[in-house]
Amino acid sequence: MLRCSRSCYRFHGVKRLIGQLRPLSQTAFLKKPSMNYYGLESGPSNDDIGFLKSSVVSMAPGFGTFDNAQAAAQAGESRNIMNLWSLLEACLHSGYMDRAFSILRSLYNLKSYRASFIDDYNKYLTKFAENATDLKTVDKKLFEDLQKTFPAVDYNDKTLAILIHNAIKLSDSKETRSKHCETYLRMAVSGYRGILSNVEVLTIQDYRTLLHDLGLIEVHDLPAELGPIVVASGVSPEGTEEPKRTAGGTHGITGMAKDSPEFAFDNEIKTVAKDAKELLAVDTIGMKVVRHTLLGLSLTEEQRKQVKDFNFETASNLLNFEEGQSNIDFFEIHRTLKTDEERESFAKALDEFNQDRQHQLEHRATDAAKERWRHDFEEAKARGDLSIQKKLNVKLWDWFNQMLPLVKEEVKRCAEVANHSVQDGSLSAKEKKQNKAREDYGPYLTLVDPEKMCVITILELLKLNSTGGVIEGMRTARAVISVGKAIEMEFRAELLLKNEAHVFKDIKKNSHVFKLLVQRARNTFRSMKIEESKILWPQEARAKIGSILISMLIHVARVRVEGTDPLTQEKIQGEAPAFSHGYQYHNGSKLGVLKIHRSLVHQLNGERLVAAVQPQLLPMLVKPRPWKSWNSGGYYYTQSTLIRSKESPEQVAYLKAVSDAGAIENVYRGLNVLGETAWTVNRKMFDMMSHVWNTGEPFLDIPGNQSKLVLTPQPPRDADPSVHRQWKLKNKELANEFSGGRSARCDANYKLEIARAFLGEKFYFPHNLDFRGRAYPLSPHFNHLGNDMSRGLMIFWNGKQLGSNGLKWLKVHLSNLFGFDKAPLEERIAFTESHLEDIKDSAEDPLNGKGWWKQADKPWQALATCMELNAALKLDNPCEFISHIPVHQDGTCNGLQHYAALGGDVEGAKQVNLMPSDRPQDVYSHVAKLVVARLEKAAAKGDETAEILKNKITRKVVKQTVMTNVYGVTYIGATHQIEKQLSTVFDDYKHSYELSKYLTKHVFASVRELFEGAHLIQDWLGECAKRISKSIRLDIDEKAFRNGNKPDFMSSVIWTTPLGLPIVQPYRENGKKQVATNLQTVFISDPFAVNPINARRQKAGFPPNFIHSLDASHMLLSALKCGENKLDFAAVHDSYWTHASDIDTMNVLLREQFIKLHEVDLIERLKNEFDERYKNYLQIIKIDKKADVATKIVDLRKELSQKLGRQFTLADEIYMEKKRVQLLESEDPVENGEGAEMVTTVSLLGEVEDIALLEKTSDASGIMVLAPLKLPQIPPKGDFDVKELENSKYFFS
Amino acid sequence: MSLAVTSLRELAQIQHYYGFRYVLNPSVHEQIFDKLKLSKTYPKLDKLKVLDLYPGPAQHSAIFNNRYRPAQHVLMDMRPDFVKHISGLLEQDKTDKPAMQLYRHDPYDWKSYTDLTDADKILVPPRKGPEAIHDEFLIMANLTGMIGEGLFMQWLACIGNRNWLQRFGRVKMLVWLQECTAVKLLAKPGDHLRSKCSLVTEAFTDTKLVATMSNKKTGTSNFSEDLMAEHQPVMFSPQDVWLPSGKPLSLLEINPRDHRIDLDNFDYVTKHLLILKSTPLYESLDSLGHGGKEYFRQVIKDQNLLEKCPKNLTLSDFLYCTELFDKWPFKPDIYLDFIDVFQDND
DNA sequence: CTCATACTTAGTGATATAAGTAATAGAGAATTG
DNA sequence: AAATTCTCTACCGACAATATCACTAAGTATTCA
Repeated sequence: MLRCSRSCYRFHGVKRLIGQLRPLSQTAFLKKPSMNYYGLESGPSNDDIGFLKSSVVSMAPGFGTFDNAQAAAQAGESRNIMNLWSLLEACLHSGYMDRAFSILRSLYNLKSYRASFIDDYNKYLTKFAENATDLKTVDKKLFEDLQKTFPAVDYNDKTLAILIHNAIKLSDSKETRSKHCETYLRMAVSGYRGILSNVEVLTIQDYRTLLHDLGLIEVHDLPAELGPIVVASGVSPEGTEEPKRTAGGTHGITGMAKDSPEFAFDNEIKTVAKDAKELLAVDTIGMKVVRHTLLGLSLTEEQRKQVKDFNFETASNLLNFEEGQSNIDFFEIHRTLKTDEERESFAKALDEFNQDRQHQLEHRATDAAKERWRHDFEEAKARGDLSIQKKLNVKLWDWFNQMLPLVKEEVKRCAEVANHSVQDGSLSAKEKKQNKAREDYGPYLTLVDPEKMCVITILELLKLNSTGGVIEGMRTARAVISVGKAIEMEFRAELLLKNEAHVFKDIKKNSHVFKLLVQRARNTFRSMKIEESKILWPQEARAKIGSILISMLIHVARVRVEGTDPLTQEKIQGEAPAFSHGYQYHNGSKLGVLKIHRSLVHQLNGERLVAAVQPQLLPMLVKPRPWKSWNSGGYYYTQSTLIRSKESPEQVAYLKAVSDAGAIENVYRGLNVLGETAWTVNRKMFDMMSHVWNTGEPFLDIPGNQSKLVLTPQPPRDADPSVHRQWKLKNKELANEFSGGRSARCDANYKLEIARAFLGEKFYFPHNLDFRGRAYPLSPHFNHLGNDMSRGLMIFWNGKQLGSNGLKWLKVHLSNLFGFDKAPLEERIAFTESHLEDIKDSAEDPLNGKGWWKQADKPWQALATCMELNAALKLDNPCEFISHIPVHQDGTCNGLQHYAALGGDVEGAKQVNLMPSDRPQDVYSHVAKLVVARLEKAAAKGDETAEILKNKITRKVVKQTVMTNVYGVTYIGATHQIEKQLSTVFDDYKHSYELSKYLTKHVFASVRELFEGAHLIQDWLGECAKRISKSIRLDIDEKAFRNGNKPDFMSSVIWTTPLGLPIVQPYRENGKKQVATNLQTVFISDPFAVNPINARRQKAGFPPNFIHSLDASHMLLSALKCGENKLDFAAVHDSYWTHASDIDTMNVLLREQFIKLHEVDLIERLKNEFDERYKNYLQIIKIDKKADVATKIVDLRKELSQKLGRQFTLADEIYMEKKRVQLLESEDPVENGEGAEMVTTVSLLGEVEDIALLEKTSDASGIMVLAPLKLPQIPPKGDFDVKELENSKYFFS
Repeated sequence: MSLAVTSLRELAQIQHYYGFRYVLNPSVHEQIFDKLKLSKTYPKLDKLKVLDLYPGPAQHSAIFNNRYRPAQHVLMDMRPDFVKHISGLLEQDKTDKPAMQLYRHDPYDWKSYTDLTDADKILVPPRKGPEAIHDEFLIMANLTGMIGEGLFMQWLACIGNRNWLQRFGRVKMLVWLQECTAVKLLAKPGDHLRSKCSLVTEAFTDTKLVATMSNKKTGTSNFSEDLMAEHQPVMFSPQDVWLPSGKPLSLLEINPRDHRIDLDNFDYVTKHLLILKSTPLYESLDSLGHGGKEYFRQVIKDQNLLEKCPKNLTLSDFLYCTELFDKWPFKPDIYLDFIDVFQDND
């Protein structure tokens, strides 16, 4: 096929070449890291698990929308652009084309974003074309826009795709269609594929037209995933065949090859499903197949009945939220199936079923809630029971119905304001103001169906009851933002669904296999779509729409209340708003509060919290979407990011850069392994807990059901002020306890409710990372990171035969859960074996028996393990038992393990089990021993304090301090910790505090002695962080100098983990501002603002964060390897879980990975990275006034000051130095020479051999000068060789 | 023999002032005492007991003592530098019956007072009825330091409660405060600084501005013209104040009133209404609790009152609202009006 | 018709709020004259 | 440039002050030469 180069075609005078639009590829801006950076590593090698590739990428400034080097300068613009983007998106979806266009103009004026402008314009064009009725309008519009309004911008392939789609849609004849399409195709910037890859623009029908009707493209031009679907329609346009089944149909889909499917295409469905409804409809055919498959399995009669009775075709059977109602127990089926073959086909059918349910779950949640309300209402109405004490759901339905018209009205008003169809003149000042505000929030409010907004608002507020320390209510700020966020989430999900509907609108999946194919294509598409969206609503917009909705709810929601007549003291019935906005004071600051009326709170306490569980963030019924990029992975319709960013655009920018460069694949892989671990609820445990719960009595960590908060009586008026104070304190304490208990009970309630919903289900936890790379499940409340109760409720879906080692490990596990975990394995096994009777008793009669399990450190998990063990031991051969319990292996003081490996401390390494030993070492006891030794020595010298303390030192006294030492606990903090321990022995606070101060010094010294190398490294890390966060970039913004000669420091500590994850410490001064909303102003931080560094936190945080980034890497590496070895793997940071039978394998793998991690000199590598990243940065140091350089610098400053005719500021100095460096780095030899000639205060200092010699400590008077940033030398390392770890069985145990 | 009045030179040697400032110009003090006409309140000076809190350099103490020769004059302070200074001062007084005595306790601590009057019985004021200002007991204090404002607010509450030293009767207090605090306390309806403490001051006390510092540049004060005209305070210059740097200060004369105000409800109503101090009552009343707007609109017949903003309300307006609030059948629980921002658990 | 000026408005910064400094005390940063 | 005072006190997950007024900059209307 002939393809014209695009330059030979003139499109309505748009003549610029794409080459001019993008004069340089992104990479051309990248500063190549200097040779020695590579040199040290001898170039990227195959051994690189991520670090090298990633660090090289993130080292180069100039990537992404957030340029490290220009952070300060662009901060304002960066924020601006985000707001504009989100507003543009909102306006387009709301159909405010004029406003959208004016936003485009603003965007166009932000030069630094010019490159991505066309994407924004395309969005606009898409919408414009949608509304156009003929081809010419669109062509003309495009021409005018690109020619006149935005002359510096050229179209791209997506623009062309839009035009093609439009041409196909609007052309009246085949000729025009063909002519236009051909023209557009020829204009392609990067070939046909470039245009055709825009699946979000072109529909399947479009592809078919291009391919079959017009014959303009070839099959290989199509995006890979769509190929088969598009082609299929050509092969058998009329085909509506049912897929073939293997004989007997018992094996469902297994007989079919996915690559050569027989497709069905429904030509009858021509109408475009405008909204997403169609996609949401339950896939009847698919469900039939699932049902068929299930019934084909060898089920028990009961199971068979369950499946038969189960209505696969209604969405109402999503999850089992109702008590008493029973879903199919899939786990039971899975467990009892006999053959692998059956299990496999069951797994497939279940997965297919769950694909649909997951989809529904993420989407239908709000509707489902509403339907429940309505259902209860109708039911009550039918019974004629709409009496005074309404059921909660009836009430909610009532509020919903009252709120809806208000919201609709408001949406209408917003639309009017946006369309300028309001006459200002006749309005009062207040209304004018309100309309002004509508301009701000209007675009956002019109995006989501008002019904949904109402439901969301109600649910959110109920969910937030008793949060934020408010006794009956919540913080307003939290409420408005939560509602806003929830609306945004809904919008995103709908948007995704709509787009999907657009692409697949022509397809009716009446064939099962075809459906699978579409499902696959759809998943790919979804990933692409999510990756594309970079826009988030500004916090401000969230708060605003949240407040609007909430104020409407406040307006309508009323409850029956009871009061007391002040005169007669009689009870009076009345009605009052359910919510009330007010304020409370805390330490003299006002806090906005949304109170919930007590009568409603009481009602809520009695309810099960079904309604409020956030449906978007439940565990998933299918494997999470694998992580593919920084914002694509996890749930299917709910966007989540790889990193839980702390409103730090810097973090995101670095992450994006390495993500786009494909440098963190191993991170994704590791996370995906975590996500692929299938879980189910331990039904026996659930029944137990549920029973305990329903009694309402406190039990272990489940608090009891407290009904009322009883305060102490007020002391007489004239009692001493101190008495009044005590009274107030006492009441606060009572209230605190009360609300703490309630929220704990509430939390437990959530857990149980979610567990109930997932009884018998197979589920997964999507994970993401905190900013240091540690992994967390996305779903709150119920996950394996939760408390003992959560963990006790969960088991692996897959079972594995124990084997003899597995049995042993199970015993060890139980021992560990009891806290008996410091002895050799044999002793732990013996411990368990000595309690076999107790175990049996606990397992068989947990509540009424002896209750041995309750004595465990982690009673719920212990009970679960007892049950497992008991069941296993009942078998003739316990080793054949199929076990589902996750067995834990915990690092012994994992932070110190990494520190010891880094510092090479031999004795330290031994104490944290990095070296083989026949007994596990206990570092806390060892430190205690060291402390005692010190005390004895001191006591021998006559130190009385030491004498008092020397036989009071136990493991417990030092434990917390040793542990927190890794986190950089301060002397004061440690003193408090130790005092807490000593206070049990010494009554007098003053005395015990004195002793603690003394003891703390010795504990610190002992830890330091044991981990000498590690501490030097800790210090070194701290010092580096301090210098970096007090360093100055050459191209620093002048605004940073607003307070005289002292700049705002802007550089955060940034490093790359071994897996390549770039880590940016987010600690900056908080830049919160007040934002006006409908209810009150809220104090929120602008997520795009770049504030000065908080040097203190940077420094304090770096050592622990660095270590955590290492343990996170270790975990992900181990996960990866376990995944490769087909182990089910889960982890809680430094506690790794797998099946009992796989523990041995896992232990080997995790030790290998630790060794691999530490074989490289990580500290040296870190220093190199720092040196490279902070090259040319300056720091302010104090040097001796009398030194030669000092005089020279002073003279130079004087000279320049005279030249300038004003004070020569630090900013000037930096500017000069920047010039010099620029000249030196220039390619032009002349400029180069100029640079070499140039004399600046910094260059003067450069002539000195060793600056450190001149540095002055505080005592002598000196002068402040700029010097190149220099990090301290790496401290010497001890002799420990990490290879010794290989055979250390107690490393993790 | 009269007590020596400390010179500025000596005081310059004291290092730490913790944000406290003292007028160190004898003539200013003389003017102040002239204006106060204390002998009217305390006709029997030989029975007068004086408690001098945070006396610091104690210049005013010496002047006061020389002038009135009270029966007892106790200085309470615990700041090391001042204790040293005062001890030195008292040592010069070689008479058998010392004119002043130092009580080394922290005036911030409630316990110091119970110790003073009950445990140690150093100074035991007689109990007097509510009919008149206590005529044998006077409290003087300097609360110009950082903790001063907070402490004073608590003392005000004590006047309302009739506890602390105010349980002995309506005890007059002469208190040095930062000027900005004094301004707030004396703010009238309409003043944008009108706040709960203005109302409390108005409700529980009859307070007069006795002296205030003149502005460095303008020579005038930060109090309103009206207020200056009403109180005619003694003006002193910034140079009369030690340390030389810091915020301006004023002296207030506080005369407790006899009152029968419903304290807790008054506290709740004022606290909440004054948050939205520029929002008309018909709106701001809603923040008092569920359905506040409806209730109050119903029971307040005076439309004018509803139109007013809290900052413009008079004390009696507030008392009226308090009364209505108390009669509200569905009023919220005023004893649950707090929040635990960080309910820490470990 | 343009320019200048008064007037409006949006945005920013400062200050007050409540009222035991939670039990404690020392280092290091920030402010200030 | 030195001295006093202010802040923070173990990491992460984590979860948040607000009303009002004075003042400034920018925009708008008005009016006048």
